[in-house]
Amino acid sequence: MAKIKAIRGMNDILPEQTPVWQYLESSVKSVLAAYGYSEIRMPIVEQTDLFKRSIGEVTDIVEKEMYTFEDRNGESLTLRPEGTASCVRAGEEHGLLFNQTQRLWYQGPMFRYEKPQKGRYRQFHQIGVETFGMATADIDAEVIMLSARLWKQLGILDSVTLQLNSLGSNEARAEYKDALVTYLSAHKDQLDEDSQRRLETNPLRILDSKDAQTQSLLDDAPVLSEYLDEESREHFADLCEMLDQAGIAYELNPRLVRGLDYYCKTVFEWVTDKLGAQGTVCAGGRYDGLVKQLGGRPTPAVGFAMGVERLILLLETLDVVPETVKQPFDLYLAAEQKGIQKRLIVLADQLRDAVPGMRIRVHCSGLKNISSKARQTGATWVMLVREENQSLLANLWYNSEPVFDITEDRIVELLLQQWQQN
RNA sequence: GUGGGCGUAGCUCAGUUGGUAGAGCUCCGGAUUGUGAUUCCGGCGGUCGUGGGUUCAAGCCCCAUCGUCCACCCCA
Repeated sequence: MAKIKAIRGMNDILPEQTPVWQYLESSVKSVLAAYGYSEIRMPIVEQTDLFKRSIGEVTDIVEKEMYTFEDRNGESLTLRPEGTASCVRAGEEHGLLFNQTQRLWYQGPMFRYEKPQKGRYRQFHQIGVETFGMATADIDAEVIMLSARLWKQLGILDSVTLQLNSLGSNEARAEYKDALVTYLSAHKDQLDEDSQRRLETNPLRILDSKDAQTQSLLDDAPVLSEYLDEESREHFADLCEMLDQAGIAYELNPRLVRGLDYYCKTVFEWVTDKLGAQGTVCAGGRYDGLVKQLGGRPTPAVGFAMGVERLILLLETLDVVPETVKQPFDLYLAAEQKGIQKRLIVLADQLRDAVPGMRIRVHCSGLKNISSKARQTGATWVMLVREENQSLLANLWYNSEPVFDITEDRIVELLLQQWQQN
């Protein structure tokens, strides 16, 4: 019989990996707490129309990457491919967006039917930040500063660069889009195959094509910044000024655009060159039109999402995960002989009472090479216990300095003393 | 969806011009040892991804298929 395996592109996160995930998650939470953001949790499944109306009907995500199915009532449902649409839906549905400001964040799995490769999976995880009700550039600056603070705390700030651009108002962007299409259509034969297709579907994406000839053609193309409306221009200047004053370095990238339709004005990406092709580790921008587009009142909004798998890859590539993160317990308590498992498991529980906070793992079987096993786990203390004349005797190692023949009545006392000294 | 690399023990990999499988680590057992580390001996463990084909004979050659990795594409 064939073994059942995990779905392609959907990965188990194994015990060896989970401490790194927890480390990243707790770092993110502490930074978000410092900015007063609140967590929101949304369902993983939504009505298909939510994503069609928000992400854009003609984007690749909606056209060929969504996990869409009918439930038993015949209603079309979709596994969320991103979090912003759900967040807006939830906020709107519960009156969180009406005449007030919100600073929200969420985390969880997202699903896209793509061909897996490094840093790209069919089930992947994002931590997203969304703000609502704030129209001025200070909130754009805040979420970027927040992300920069996180990179600094994680020790990866030197390995990521901030790319920045403004798409202008929806009207300005549409005007520019027409101008770009007009220009490129005249030179259609010089475009690469993919960009010719994008001319019909998503012209702005041609701007970040990797094809050299296409890029040189773009050198003479209309420039987005010249089409910006006055308000967007000021908004962007304000943002740059605040980032300058906060000491956050950025690169202006006039060809930076987003794959999702709902962005306007500010767009940004944190990019690294350490991860190969999937170098965008965090991306977002302003989406003032989305709330209205989904049936709410016009509400300004700014948000971004980070790719958890990519950040973890980066942390590991740079080797900046603190050693202490991978230390699952403090005391490795092992039997030196067979037959004392019962006494050992009770002793361990007494220790947990006496030394609160000490993380203790008991090892009752497989008595060979216990010490090396304990060392591999990174435990601070190793205690081997044996029975002589009905009472327990223990040997204790702490940073390789052994104490031999500890009598039963002294075991708890000695460990408590060691624990407090440490 | 397109292109390329790779699938041999739990892990990392050898395997010659085709002749019915090997090492290291891990695991288990033993010897030694007041660290039980080190060292030494032994053992468990594989339909060679799967299914066809060529051949007297396939881990090796051919076809298909699945998985995986990388790039395109897409995007966090």
